[in-house]
Amino acid sequence: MSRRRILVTSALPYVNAGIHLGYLVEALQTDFWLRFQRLRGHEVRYFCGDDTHGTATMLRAEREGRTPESLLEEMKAAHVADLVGFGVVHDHYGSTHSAANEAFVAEIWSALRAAGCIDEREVTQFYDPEAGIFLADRFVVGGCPRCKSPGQYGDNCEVCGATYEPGDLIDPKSAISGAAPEERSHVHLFVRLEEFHAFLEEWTQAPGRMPPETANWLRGTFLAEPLRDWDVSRPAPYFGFEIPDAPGNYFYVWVDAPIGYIAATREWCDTTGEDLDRWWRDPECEIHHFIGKDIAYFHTLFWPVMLKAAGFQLPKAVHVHGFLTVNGEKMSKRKGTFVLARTYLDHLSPEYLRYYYASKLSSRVDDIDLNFDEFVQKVNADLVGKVVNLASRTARFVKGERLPATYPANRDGGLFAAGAAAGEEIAAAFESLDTSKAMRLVMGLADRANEFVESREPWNLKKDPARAQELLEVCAIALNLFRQITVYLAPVLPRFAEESARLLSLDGGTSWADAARPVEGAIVAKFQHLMERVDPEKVAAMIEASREAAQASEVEAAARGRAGGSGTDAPALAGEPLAPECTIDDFARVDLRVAEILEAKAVPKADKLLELTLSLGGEERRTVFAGIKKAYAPEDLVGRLTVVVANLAPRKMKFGTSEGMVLAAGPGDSELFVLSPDSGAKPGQRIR
RNA sequence: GGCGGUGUAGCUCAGUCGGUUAGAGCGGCGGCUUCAUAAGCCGUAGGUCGGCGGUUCAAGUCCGCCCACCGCUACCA
Repeated sequence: MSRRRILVTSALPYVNAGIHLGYLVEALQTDFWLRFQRLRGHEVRYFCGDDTHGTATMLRAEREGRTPESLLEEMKAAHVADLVGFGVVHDHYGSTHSAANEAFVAEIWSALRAAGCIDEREVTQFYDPEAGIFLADRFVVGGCPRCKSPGQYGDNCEVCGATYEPGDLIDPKSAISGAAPEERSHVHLFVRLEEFHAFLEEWTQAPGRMPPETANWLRGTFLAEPLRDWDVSRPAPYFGFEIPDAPGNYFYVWVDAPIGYIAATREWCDTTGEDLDRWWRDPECEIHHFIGKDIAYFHTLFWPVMLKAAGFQLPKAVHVHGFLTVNGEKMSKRKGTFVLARTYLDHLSPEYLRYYYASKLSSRVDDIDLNFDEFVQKVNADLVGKVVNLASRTARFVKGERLPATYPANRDGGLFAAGAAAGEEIAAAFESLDTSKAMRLVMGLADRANEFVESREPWNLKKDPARAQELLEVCAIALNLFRQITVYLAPVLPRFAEESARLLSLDGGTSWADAARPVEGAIVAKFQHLMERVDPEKVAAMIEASREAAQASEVEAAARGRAGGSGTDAPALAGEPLAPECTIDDFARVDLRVAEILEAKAVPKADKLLELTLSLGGEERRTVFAGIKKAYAPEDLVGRLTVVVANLAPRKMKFGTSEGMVLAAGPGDSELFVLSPDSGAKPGQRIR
């Protein structure tokens, strides 16, 4: 096979968040693949960097009373350290907030201008007169126009799932200052994507370009109708790059984020003397992006359009992975399953997670689950019990001795040759990102090697000095099979592979082809522990530490006057600000009553609604629809006391009229917590 | 409701162009071994391949319908 030239990227981590186990799915999948390609002898370069721009960065820097730049520098250092801690090493890790990036953004922008596909149009948006900035939907909060739940974002309601415009909110407030926003219009710039429709159709549907799930999704959604214009500008103030020919306007983050891939390459070229065009303007170079399914749309529609317009090489493949769940559910800060990379490293070896992810990942876009019980069991059984043990149980018999000058291939039952032959199948699995298959194949080799040791009983040979030669051969075979396995595992477990090589007095420089060449005449070093077993207590300690960290950050957020978000990717301003001050008279207008839940039943055609029959004492009954179906089973609610807004105007809904509102806290979905009075309260009593 | 995806042994998953008795790993159970990081080896577990119907000499594997779950989207509060 000829030597391929491959440029690899992982999605740019957002500067305002720490690296966590979810992002590591991507970073490690990328790392497995590129290390594999390097072992195969290809020329591979890996670029990434921080995604820095946007309102959130600007606001956080303001809040912390520092420049965005110092914030960026600190976060980048932390990100790089975390990734390096997991063995993920980039050729260059840049930032979207760089001169190089600004230059490429300008270049691509002028190409889009030249192509004549930029439009200008007025956009009316909420504006915070106190903070002096336009508010994205996420920065406007207010009452949901449909279910009246307070504190909802400007684009959709987390309680009832309604979608609407920020202007529809009841009593909208800026999430930044709490001020009442006003509507203002401003010119925005748009890219007319529809002109690229045919190109995108052809490009996205090309075989191997992206997983079939993703290609089908695009074909069935965006590409099925005319593409909408893409709003690429944001009015000042905005932390980002000013649009050169439209002063006062800034590029939307998703314009400059992917361009950061090119900018990182540029900076690398500047330090190494490499030629950028050899990587970004050469059809011989393969560009591979690794991304999560949530950002497939940016990488498969806008990104290729920008590249095409500016004459850059288009990606050969966009590799899409699913999300990470932990113990079968969405990562939860409250449960301690939202684990930062740093927290993991404080407790456990990165190799465990590398192997576990490798054993779970395939080329599918499926979500993968990190089940900690399975994690412990799998790592210990496969890596320690099967692989490490293979060396551990044989090396000591021949410590300090020299392996035969010729590998005794006629005495290994064809195992080494079979292992070498399996190399291409394993390689194909790595190539197609099917590392779970690769790991399965490798473990099969380890099984056969252990059977071999079992059948030859080197421990008995050891007892008979006359059979020393036979013992040496048996061990030479076992150690060579071990060596073969470590080569195949090297993309996933590079440190382990390197340390294993030392057992046979080999220095680094492993290549895939080494798996087909037996080691002959080498001195066997003293066996040293290559890997500790996973201690379940350390896993528990890590989860506990994550839970505590999450609580600490919530306290911190509360101290800033905001409740901490509990979502896995809550933006910095996830919480809602305190509502404006009210008087006791204002409060008295809301008549809160203790209510007993007499009946509760699921509304069949609604995802989120339960129909509750409440008693307010005596014969007073109320029917209330509550959006808590995902959090409560109806039977668990019957007989409970709760708190209801008793004088809320009745609301006609598709399924009936709701005559009140049951109070609950939490972000929504399954994370909802209905209020209960202390024991002793009676239905109908007023809450004041 | 629409679109996409998924549904194979307790768990995690393989099953290539449809072809003979449906597989692996882990767990469980029984036995062996004791060199090895309480590791290893052997045996075993019998799952309506989500359901129904169709095409075919032959379907887990193709087609249709249905069900469940996940995602996106819509609608309804």
